[in-house]
Amino acid sequence: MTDPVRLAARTRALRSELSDFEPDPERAEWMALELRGVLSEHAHRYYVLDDPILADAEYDELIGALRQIEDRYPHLRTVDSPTLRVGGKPLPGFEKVAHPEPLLSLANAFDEEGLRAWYARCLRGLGLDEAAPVALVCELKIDGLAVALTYRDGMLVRAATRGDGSVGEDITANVRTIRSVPLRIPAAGPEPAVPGSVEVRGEVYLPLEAFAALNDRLAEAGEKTYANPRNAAAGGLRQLDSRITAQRPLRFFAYSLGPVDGPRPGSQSAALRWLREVGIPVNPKATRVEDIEEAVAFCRHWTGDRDSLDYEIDGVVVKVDDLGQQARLGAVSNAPRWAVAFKFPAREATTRLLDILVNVGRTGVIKPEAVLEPVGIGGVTVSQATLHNEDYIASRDIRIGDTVVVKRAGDVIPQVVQPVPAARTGEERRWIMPRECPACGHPLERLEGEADWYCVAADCPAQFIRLVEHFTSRGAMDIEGFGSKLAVQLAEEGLVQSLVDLFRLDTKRLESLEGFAGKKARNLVAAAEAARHRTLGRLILGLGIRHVGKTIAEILARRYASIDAVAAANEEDLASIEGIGPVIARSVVDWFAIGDNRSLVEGLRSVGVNLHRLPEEEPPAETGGLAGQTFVVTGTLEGISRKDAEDRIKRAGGKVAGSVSGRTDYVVVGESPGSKADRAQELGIPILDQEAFLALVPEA
DNA sequence: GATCCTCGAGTTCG
DNA sequence: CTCGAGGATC
Repeated sequence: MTDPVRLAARTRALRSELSDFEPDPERAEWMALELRGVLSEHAHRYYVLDDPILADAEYDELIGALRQIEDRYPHLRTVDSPTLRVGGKPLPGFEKVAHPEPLLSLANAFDEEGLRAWYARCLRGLGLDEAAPVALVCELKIDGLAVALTYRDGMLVRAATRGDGSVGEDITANVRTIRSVPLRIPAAGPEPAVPGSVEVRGEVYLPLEAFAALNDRLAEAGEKTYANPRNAAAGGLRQLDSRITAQRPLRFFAYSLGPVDGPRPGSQSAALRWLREVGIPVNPKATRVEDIEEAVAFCRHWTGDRDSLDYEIDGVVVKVDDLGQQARLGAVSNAPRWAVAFKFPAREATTRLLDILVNVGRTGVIKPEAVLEPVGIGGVTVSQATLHNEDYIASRDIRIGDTVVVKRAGDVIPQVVQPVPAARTGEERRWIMPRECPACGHPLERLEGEADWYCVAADCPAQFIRLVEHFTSRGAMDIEGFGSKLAVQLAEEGLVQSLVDLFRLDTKRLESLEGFAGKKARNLVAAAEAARHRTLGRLILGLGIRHVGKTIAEILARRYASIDAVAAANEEDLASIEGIGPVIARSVVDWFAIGDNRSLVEGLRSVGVNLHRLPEEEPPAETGGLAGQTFVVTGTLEGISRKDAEDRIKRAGGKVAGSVSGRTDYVVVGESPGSKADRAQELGIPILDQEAFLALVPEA
């Protein structure tokens, strides 16, 4: 298309004309023509090239001007006018349309072996020997909705859903609202010539960002949210009122040509090139490869990298490139033999919700938890998932016995997304939040404005067990060999009734317990022994004071020389410390005001647990070193653990933060960094590699 | 009072 | 990793 400089000049001229535009029929006709031309180029830059030179608001302003002209002089409105994109009147229903050539489905391959087997079948079908290279095209399989667009004499005249492959629905009005779909493709010009009639096939999808925004909006309005972007795109396309469709920023990628009335490109790669040249968006990742090994590598790459995209993909489609070879291979039943869909392992599945249990956290927070019929998702078996809180369950109307959609959010954590109401039998039961603690029977409380219920009993056994787990955990006192099972066992046996008991464990008594054969008892006692000399920060963290995590515990340890000094501090002192406000100050004072907690501290003292600041916790030098500098570490560093790296920064007077922001001074990037490295680049924050970092923070 | 940033707490499976 | 809420800052 034209170069941006000329387009910008044309746009400026147009806008200044518009500012004092008195429409007379002749001027109006010219203006309409000019506006349409300019708008379609801007749309192309924005949606296809992804390189806009006009602000959205200015674009809308131009659209508004064109609409005014067309309203005034309706005869100037054309079928390709961008004003039609914003959506027309509701339709009574969708017309059925027969596809001139059916849209076939694809054979699937679920692993690399399946992909190679498909290739071998192609070679056999073509009468070629095993080692012969057959050029292929690899394309990302966008998880959206297949549609067929018909252009006649360069104009978009019809858009239809895939339907069952032979009959779909006419969604022309809705597809017109998708701005990346050109309403008109160049009819004149040297090459490429546009055939009299051409069908373009592709996928309509919703970008992930737009999906998240849409769901936020729906949730805020108290409406049902969509489980995934595909459903949201389908919901958008199937709106009878295309004005609603217009509010969803749907997008389109073409992937092939259907029937063509005229000359047809001789290969898949040439077809994609042609589509790009006439201004129809084609996924930029599509690549021609020379043999199956390259295709396998492509699939492998995107299996791992699919999250780097702004849209969902559920696999890779591999096609034989050459049209002649395609023709010779032909089709079986309803799938071509010359293409295959390499499917990624699903990250979403449906299963039955067998029951809902509740968990008690260290802080007394009560969390409902889904008991699921085990189901494989993305290579692991999921049988449990959190349901967060009462409102989460109620707002989604999740019932015991429901079939539910489960996915692995952020690639790891299973999440119950929504129920499938259509699968209900009537046997499902609504779940009611218990009013009493499942562990101790104490009535639960939910504070105004909070989402969670709490058990506030001081002696709740479940909370005590979680406290023991927390106290002994790696980040706190780090008593090796102490897991959650052991915490339950020792608490139930009565051996551990207070945190102090952890330091009074007796080898003999432990050995009398089940599962304590061999060295286990002695190891455990030794581990507790070693934990007596942990830092003050670790001890404060281990106590489990509300709002006091790792960072605040370290701040306290740097400010006060001992636990007694912390206990003696008043609210005002505490709140004056940077990073500590009224809420945390209050929480600390309240904790030490409780008699049992003071006894706990005395008990720990009596069994020889360190209660004083250790030399490495001394406040860092105010000047020199890295004083005042904030660091973020991402990726894996060689030969030095993340924790060691952070310790070194702190010892040199620097601060370590968890996420990259405008206040970050340096980002240390190791092997296979995450999104933090990207963000650093975006914000222009200096990046240190391993070498530069180690040079900056010499060994202590 | 609003906005940005940071921290705490809980999250599953092998 | 993600959510919600506390703290700092304007």
